[in-house]
Formats: sequence, structure tokens, C-alpha cells
Amino acid sequence: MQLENILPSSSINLPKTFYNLSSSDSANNSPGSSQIEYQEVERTESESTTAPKKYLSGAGMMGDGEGDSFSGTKTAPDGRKGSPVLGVGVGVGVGVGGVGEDDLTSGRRYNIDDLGSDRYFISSSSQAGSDMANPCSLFPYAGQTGSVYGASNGSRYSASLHYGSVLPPAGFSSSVCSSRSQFASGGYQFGQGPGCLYPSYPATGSSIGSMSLPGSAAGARAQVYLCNRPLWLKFHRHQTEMIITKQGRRMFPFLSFNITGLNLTAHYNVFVEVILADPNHWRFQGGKWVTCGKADNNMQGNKMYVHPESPNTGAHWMRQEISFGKLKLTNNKGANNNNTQMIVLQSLHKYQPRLHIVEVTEEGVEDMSNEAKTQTFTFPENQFIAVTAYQNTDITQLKIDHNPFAKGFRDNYDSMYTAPESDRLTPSPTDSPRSHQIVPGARYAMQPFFQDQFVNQLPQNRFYASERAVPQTNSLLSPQSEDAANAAAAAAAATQRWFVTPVQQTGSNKLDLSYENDYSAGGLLSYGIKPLPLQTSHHALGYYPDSAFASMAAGWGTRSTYQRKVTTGLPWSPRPSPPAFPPEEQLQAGAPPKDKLPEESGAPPSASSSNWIETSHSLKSVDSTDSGVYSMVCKRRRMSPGGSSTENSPSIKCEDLTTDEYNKDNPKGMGYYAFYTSP
DNA sequence: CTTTTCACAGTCGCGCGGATGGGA
DNA sequence: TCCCATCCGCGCGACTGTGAAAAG
Repeated sequence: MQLENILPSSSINLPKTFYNLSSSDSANNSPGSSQIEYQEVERTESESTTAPKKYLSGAGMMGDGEGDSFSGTKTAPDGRKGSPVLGVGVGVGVGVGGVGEDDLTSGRRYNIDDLGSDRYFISSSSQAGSDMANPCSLFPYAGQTGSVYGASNGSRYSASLHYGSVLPPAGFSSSVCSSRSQFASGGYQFGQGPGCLYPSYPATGSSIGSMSLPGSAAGARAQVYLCNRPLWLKFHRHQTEMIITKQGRRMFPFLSFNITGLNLTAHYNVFVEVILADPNHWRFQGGKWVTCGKADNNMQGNKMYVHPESPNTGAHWMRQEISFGKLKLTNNKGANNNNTQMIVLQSLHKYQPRLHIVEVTEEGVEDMSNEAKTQTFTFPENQFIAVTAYQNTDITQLKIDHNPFAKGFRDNYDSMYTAPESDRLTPSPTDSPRSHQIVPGARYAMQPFFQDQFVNQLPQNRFYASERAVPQTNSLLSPQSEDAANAAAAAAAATQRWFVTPVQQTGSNKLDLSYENDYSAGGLLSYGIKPLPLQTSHHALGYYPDSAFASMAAGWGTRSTYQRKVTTGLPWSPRPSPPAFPPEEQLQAGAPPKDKLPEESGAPPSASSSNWIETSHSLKSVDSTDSGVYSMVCKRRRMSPGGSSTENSPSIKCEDLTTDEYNKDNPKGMGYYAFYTSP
């Protein structure tokens, strides 16, 4: 197959044979078994933070509920169970945990989160035993919510895409598995039944890439970081919804990745594929999403979006953030004839985006002689339900709060900068509403995009104060239920399945590693994510100049002082970026490694924070009313005055920051990334 | 009744063209 | 005076969610 053929039309003709898994495999892997394995994994996770040894079964999360997971054991029918390959294939893609014991040795993937959608593996160097000492990365694996549903017709992309060769199940083809047939015979679990051709979270393949076998031509250990993961998590907790229109609607949050571990000179095609996440048709009822019948598996249309810069060298891809901000979703099956690539989806179906990295020739042609050059990455938090109109007002509000294009719907937008300084949450040193800096020093400059994508956390304060423990909530909790949720949150937090290294546990408080800490100052510091060298000045995304974070990260040295000064509760407060500085440096800089934001530490929030909390409750109260009333009352709900402004002030103040400025010292804000990695 | 489509108002970025300033 | 580079303002198009109407 020539991947170039899909550019720009995205029309791909790929052999489907790789997905032609036998139904017997499916039968052999019942959802039930998956479930069991999953539970076992969870227990293990909660039990130990130091000896994550039980991730053998690939089954895991993916299969949870949906049963389309496959067990690690079966993944390696060829007796390679436990091999790095196995672990990869299973672990990553499926999320499942499909990391074999051996994998633990070589691959080191620790499931550190118990929240289905927010599981992380803290990976470390490949050296055995170094995991604890060198926790260098966090990468989510496909959680239970991330299971990918295979079309019953046996060909997920029968309509427009036959990319089997490009996207071998689980990226499996990647170096990890020398033979795709291994997977086929290996027996993926297809909980969906006979028709399911796709194992859950093939994405795992990503790691696969990293776990390539010795001597493998595709030995590149690719690591993919979800740059704006915090934002995705915000939406994910309420079940992300994505509008689809005939003309095509951009995703928000959009997919944005950082890639490392590629061969600098090799050429790659990078593209996103959106596949059904489950076999259900969904509807928003009673303030929450419920399944309603079976999904239409026969939906035709393009499901892939090739990054416009493809093909390009590994150096190119790694030099900058790979954003898919211009990716559009549509429900128009006839779309895609124009210049813009659009992914055709079906309303009220749940989808899972996946990132594929395919090594190609300089001309963009895939080397068919080597199947181990495809790597696939899946982030469960990227799941979303396609809708033609927003259903959950929480999602709507999040969109308005974070999407620069929706600024016009922020009621308090005009008053954001007219409020008295004392009322302002924005600690801008200047009175200029359009100041480029949110704090003295260019290092704190932030761009709108960046702020929105990475820094903004106000919504949580306002609406989801206690939802940290409610990963999949629809945010319709009543005040009472929210209290219950709070209690549950504590319990849940206590059982968070984070595998932490000694460093991570310095705080002696596991709660620090809870759900949102991955992008909080304290939480991030613990992980010691390695920084990525970013010097690019190029950004594919025009409207969303993904920047600013770098400069911000560059200023962590003084950040701590700043944070204390302006209160940590500020929604836009720059969070420390572990990658930017090694923990030691942060300490030297005077930044408390574990200082937490109010909502995280439970410390008394600032006055403004209190206001937010109250607002939150009041809002929740409204929200919690019966579904019938709910939708009406929540229409165009607004947050407390100044809330948005605070949240967005950075964007406005920094909107003029140039991309170059950002890139020059952009550490890539790794602290905000979730990533798949290969040991 | 649910879902989809459409027009709308608002914001934003980009590109074009004119104005301005400096140098030859 | 001419040429060139830079700056600024305006208009256009892209993009957003809203809300009503249409469609199923």
C-alpha cells in the first residue's frame, strides 16, 4: 500500500486480511473472562505501588464491560507470552494492561490509575529495577472506556478505508510483532462477537514500536504524548461530546501529540483514525448518557485524517507538537471530496481516536516489506460521542470556557478586564487587558491556545469540585450526591491505582497522585518526566497557536514564588512542568515540589475559590434537578462573574506571543502530557 | 418526541492595501 | 525622489454555540 495515496484524499486501499480474525478467537475470549482479569488487575494496582507485576493479562480494561479486550496470554499464543512484544501489544493498545511479566522487566509499564479512563503506566528506563528510581514517563493505556469496538461486518473501514496493512491490529505489526498473523492466531478477544475484528486498543501498538525486537528494522521506540491531556480529561469526565456537521466541525479539544523516539532521518506518515469505541448507540437521557440499541456498524466514510505535513522525517515530527486542530468531523458521508479531510462519523455513537505513525519511504510510500513499521497509539481520554447538538450542558460549558472560538458565548467576557483590580483573579502585573504576560517576565507568557489547552482549570473549581473521583460522571450530581461523591472521591482517591516510585511518594500521600494531579503542580513534579527538546518554530495549527507553555515552563524556576503570591487557586496558574526541570532544579528554584493547588490539596481555597465552590454547588443544584428540568435550566448556564475571565485572561493577555517565542524555549510542557512510551 | 439542520451573532486570525519611515 | 521594509487598519472568512425550525 502506498500511504501517500491517502494524501490528501485519504482514500486508502489496504488489505484487510490482517483483521480477518477467526471468530473462534472471539469466542474463546469472552467478555466475562476479560472482566475477571480486569478486576484482578485493579486489585493488584490498588495493592501495590511498587510491584506491579500482574499486568499479564492483556485483557484488562479494555474488555471491561464491553468485552472486546484480549488477554495478554492469548496475545502471545506463540509462546511469547510475557515478551516485550506481548506486553506491548497488549499493554498499550488494549490498555489493558496487557503487559506480561517479562514486560514488566523490560517494558515496565505500571498501571497507576484506577480510573478506567485515566490509567497510567509509569514507565521508566528499560533497565530492570530502574523503574522506581527512574520514573520518567506516564502514559495512559487504553482503559475500559477505551475499548475499541470492531465493526460487526468484519470490516470497520469497509466503506472508505481498508487500511489493514497500515493499521495492523494493535499496531501490532509494529516491531513488536514480527508477524501480524501472530496476533490473529494469538487470539484477540473480541467481546463484540463474531463480527469484531479489532482488538481493543490496538493502539497499544504504540508501545509496541518502542518495544521492538532486537534487530528490528523498526526499532524506533516511539513515544507519544498527549499534549493537552488535562483538557481532555476535563471533558472525558463528563463524557466528551463532539459536534458533527455537514460542513465539518473541528474537534475541541483537538488531538495534539508530541512524539519522540523516532528515527531522525526516517520518514513517517502520521495520521489519526477514529473508530467506534463500543458497539452501542447512545442517547442522553436523564442527564446522562445511556446506551440505546446497537451501533450502526455499517457507517461508511472516511475515518482517517492524515496530518498535512505527512510524510516527514522523524526529526520533523519530534521537533514540534503534532496538532490535529484542523481535523474536522462530519456526518456527511459524501464529504471528503473537497480539499479538507474530514472524518465521517455517526451521531450518538462513541468513538475512539487513534494516532498512527507509519514509517514510509522518502516519497511517502510505505515499505510493504516491513510490516513492523506501523505504530498505533490510543488514549482513552480521547473518546467522545459524536452529536449534532450538545446534550450535556457541562460539556457545552467546558467548550465555551476553553475554546477560543466560543469566547463570544462567555457572558462575562466583556467585563473580564473592566473589573476592579481587586476583583480580578488575573494577577497581571499590568493593567493592560491585552498584556502579553500574565506575570512579570516573558517566561510566563502564555498564548490563548496554550492557556486553554493546558492551563485552564477553572471549570473544575467551578463545577466539578468533587468530581475528581467521578471519572465518568455526567456531572449531574445533585448536591447530595455530590457529597456522596466527595466521600467516594476520598475512597476512590485512596484506591487510585497509581504505581509510584519512591520519588513520587515523597509526599506520602497517594492522594497527590489522584486523578487530576497529572497536570497539577504537585503531581507532575513527582513524575520526573523527561523534557523534550523543542526548538521548532513551526506549528501546523494556525488558529490555535500551540505555544506559550514552553516559555512558561522555562520560568518554573521562579514560578513557585509567583504561585504563592497569586494563590494557587488561580485557574490559569502555570503548573510546574516536570519535564522542564528536574525535580532538583525545581527545588533549587524554591518551588515546593509538592505544593498543590487548593482543590487538590484540600487547603482552604482563596476567596475567589470559595466563590467558585459556592457557585459550583448552586449550579449543581440546578443541574441535579430532574432530567426534564435539567436541560432547560442548564441552557447557557454561566459561571460566576470573572470566572471565565480569570480562566481566560492569560489567553488574552498573551495572545500576541508569537509562536517563535514560544518555541524557542518550549520544553513542550511535558508535565501536561500523557504519553505512551516504549521502554 | 428526538434528532438534525440552518441562520445568526460574536470572536478571531489572516491577508491585503495603504501609510509611514529609513536608506540609497 | 525612489525604493524597500515595516506597521497599521480593515475586510473577509473561519469558527464557535445558540435557538428555532425542520425532519424523521
